[in-house]
Amino acid sequence: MSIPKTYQPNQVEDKWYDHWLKKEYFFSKPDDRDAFTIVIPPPNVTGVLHMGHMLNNTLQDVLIRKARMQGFNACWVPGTDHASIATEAKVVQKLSNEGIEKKDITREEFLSHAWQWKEKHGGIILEQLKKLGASCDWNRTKFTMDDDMNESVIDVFIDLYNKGLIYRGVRMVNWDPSAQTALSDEEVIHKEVDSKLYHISYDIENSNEKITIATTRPETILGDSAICINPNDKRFTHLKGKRAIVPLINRSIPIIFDEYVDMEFGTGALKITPAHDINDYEIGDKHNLETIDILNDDGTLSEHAILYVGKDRFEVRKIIAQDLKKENHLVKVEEYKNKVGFSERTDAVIEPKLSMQWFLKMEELSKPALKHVMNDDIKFHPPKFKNTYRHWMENIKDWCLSRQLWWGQRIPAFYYDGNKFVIAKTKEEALLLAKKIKSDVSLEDLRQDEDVLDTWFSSWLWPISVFDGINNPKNKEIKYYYPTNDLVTAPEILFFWVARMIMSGYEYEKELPFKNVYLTGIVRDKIGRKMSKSLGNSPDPLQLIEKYGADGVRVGMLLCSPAGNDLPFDETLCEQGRNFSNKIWNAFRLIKGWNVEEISQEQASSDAIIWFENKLNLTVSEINQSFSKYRISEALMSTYRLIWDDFCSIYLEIIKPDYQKPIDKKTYNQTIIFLEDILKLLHPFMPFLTEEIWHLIDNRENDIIVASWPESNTFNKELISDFERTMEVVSRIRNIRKEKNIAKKEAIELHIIEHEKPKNNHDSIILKLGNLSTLNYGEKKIEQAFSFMVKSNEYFVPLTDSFDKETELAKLNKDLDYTKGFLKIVESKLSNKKFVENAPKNLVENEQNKLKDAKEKIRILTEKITSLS
RNA sequence: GGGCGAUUAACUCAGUUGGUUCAGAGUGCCUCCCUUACAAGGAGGAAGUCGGGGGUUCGAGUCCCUCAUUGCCCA
Repeated sequence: MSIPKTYQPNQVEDKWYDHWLKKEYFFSKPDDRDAFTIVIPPPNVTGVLHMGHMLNNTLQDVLIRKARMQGFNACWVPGTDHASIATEAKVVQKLSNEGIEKKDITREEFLSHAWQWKEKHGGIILEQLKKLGASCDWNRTKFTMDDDMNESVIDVFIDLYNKGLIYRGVRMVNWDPSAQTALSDEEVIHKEVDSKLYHISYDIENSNEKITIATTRPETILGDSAICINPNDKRFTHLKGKRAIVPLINRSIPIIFDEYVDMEFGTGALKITPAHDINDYEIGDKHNLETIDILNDDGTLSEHAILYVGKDRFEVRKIIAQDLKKENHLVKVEEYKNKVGFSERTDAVIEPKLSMQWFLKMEELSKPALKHVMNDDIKFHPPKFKNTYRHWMENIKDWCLSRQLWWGQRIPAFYYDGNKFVIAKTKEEALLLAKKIKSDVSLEDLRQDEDVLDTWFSSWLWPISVFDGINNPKNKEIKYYYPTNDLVTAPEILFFWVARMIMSGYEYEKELPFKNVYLTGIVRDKIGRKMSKSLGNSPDPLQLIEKYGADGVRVGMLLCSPAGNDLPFDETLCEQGRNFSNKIWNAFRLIKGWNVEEISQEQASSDAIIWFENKLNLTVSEINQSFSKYRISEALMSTYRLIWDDFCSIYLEIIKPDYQKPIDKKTYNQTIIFLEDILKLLHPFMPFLTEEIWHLIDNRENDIIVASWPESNTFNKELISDFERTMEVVSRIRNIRKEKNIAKKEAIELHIIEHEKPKNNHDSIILKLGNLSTLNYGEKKIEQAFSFMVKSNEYFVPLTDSFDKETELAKLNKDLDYTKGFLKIVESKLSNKKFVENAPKNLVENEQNKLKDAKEKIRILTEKITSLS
């Protein structure tokens, strides 16, 4: 059989993925085993796979594959969310390109376009995940607007309303005039911008005096309903009870006093515009001021502004400045830096706006969600995010649920008689409810709320609703799969999503939704920028997979991404992953190429087997520990080093027969067992490669994807450390070869004076790896030999021709100096009474051993030097 | 402005309750080698005042204070 020299991922990946699908390994249904569940953070239907998804889903796949091998009933539920704002924006754009404006079509027509769009694009990202190897149970694929999911959302809304937790109210919301919808605080991005601070003077009524205020938004003076002054500000005390006149429109407004005003800022006088500033709104509320909303939903000025009606807010800002100047009300204009909110989705400047919205009371819901994270019932990895989480939960505000959009679950509120309403699942049910209040209401009188619910109001139910736990509480599936085990997501949505899932979990299942939350970092480019489509700095994941193989990319992503830390992505990481694939591939090629015969086993092979077995067991326990702490990159690194260093560089080099010589059956069989074990350990990280080699080892029916995870058996620590010593000897011999230019093929002699005998002797390995002709123990120092020490044992390589006394002496002296310095430190430690008295016993003992060893070493070195010179 | 982190080799990061030769790993870099599994490889090597300063302690990368730089969240 001819095996290619390098691993060819593109030829095997699809084959195995199809095979796994065919064998239904990803498929899960409740049975006697324990469940291990992960629900995917549903990607946005508008999205295509980006590097963040790659990282996030690789992690989930690693966790679920390991659980599957450990014998759990592994269930990874995939799906997408409907992303109201983003999707609606895309559909509006698409229609607009086709010459159709949203305002010209009906809601039903629009939704039919949106669904068409979803059918066409919504599945792309899930197909891409398959290329990565994601072992999701595709039969369970969910979409947040599936019928049963919709029903869950609506039922929950109704339930929370009936519990008195949902209310309708006028609030200052973040208004996106471009999308024409309210946004949550989290969807607003504050950026520092260069603006201008306009100083505007108002006449005082019945007086020649003026009062000057400063504002960055001069157009809003048209909505002013007061001027506010700090009562402690002596400059203005005489204005108590007076009124000011708003310039240009000559409206009379009161001058009020409130300690809220910062005397240092601007002029010390603050204009109050309750309809257009959140702080002003609160003051307005407190002082019973009039609220004048001067803006239309699209950001143009309304009739209430009196002037500039129909013109855009930014245009008006320019014009009004000129007009104020003309009328001598503009005192001065300063350059000024301030923070302005922008819409995350449309980048429009957010307008604080009063509007009627639906809210969910958060105070009670948030309490268990805070408690169970702080007490580690739900563990965050890394735990540093608990702080941020607590801070947010302790300052939580009510959740604005409504969005002025069409794409999403329509709010089940039905109005009659103007603003009276009932909450019901259908119009018919609403009619029954309404009739109880007003008997002559008819179906035609009922008008459903135009708005839809925030997308997060769907996704906060995700771990429950994917198992139909809302519509059918206590059904078999929810009972079996819930609570889920791990959630892997980004810290950016810790509040948006994670916190709210925890709330809904306790509200509807009386239990946590997941036990562990693994927070990934943000994938950044080399210069630290977040990867994004708009910057064009993200590589195409599918091209990466094409180039390095899915396994290579998976390893590349994981190697340098400890939990919670950003990952500055570099393609060389994938290259490292690919090289690793190749390394294993070639180890397999080597083994597969051997002729196996019934010959006796060499001592070196037998020693190597004993050592590797111990080392393997040690590493398995390390890997398991890393996994249990969610240190995935650490688990991968342990696996990587086990395979590359221990298995390939050491173990295989020891047992490798000479060229064209056969290997003994015993060693070969054991080597295959080892290879299979390390492939299993590697499978969660590199599923395709391991499955391919697994089947090339042996033509078999069973697959590695469902093989059992290697057990971590006991291991002999001393044997492992004695072996390390052996390898140090080997390395010193190699060093001498290198320094003296002695070819590896040329056999050399080694003499040993053993002052300290290790329990586990690995001379056979030193012989083989060092390519020694003889290995002699003795008591006498060898003259004219290169020498070195490992611990207190002396080693000599006699080489008369190239031996240079001076160089050798210099080396010995250097070693001696170092050891003397080391001894001094140890001695000073031990002569310190306080140390000897206070430090733990074993530590002091250790220092004493160090002292003894150092003294011995100095003795030997001195002897050597004298004998040489 | 408020809160929470971070700062360890050229890069990305480990480093557990302060204590074994604790200053580490991977990558990169340098030297030598196309040797018969793998040059996508092998053998070897150099590299850090643990951000600065102070303190506690017998002992500090680890604890405390302070300054600097930087990131995130909130206003």
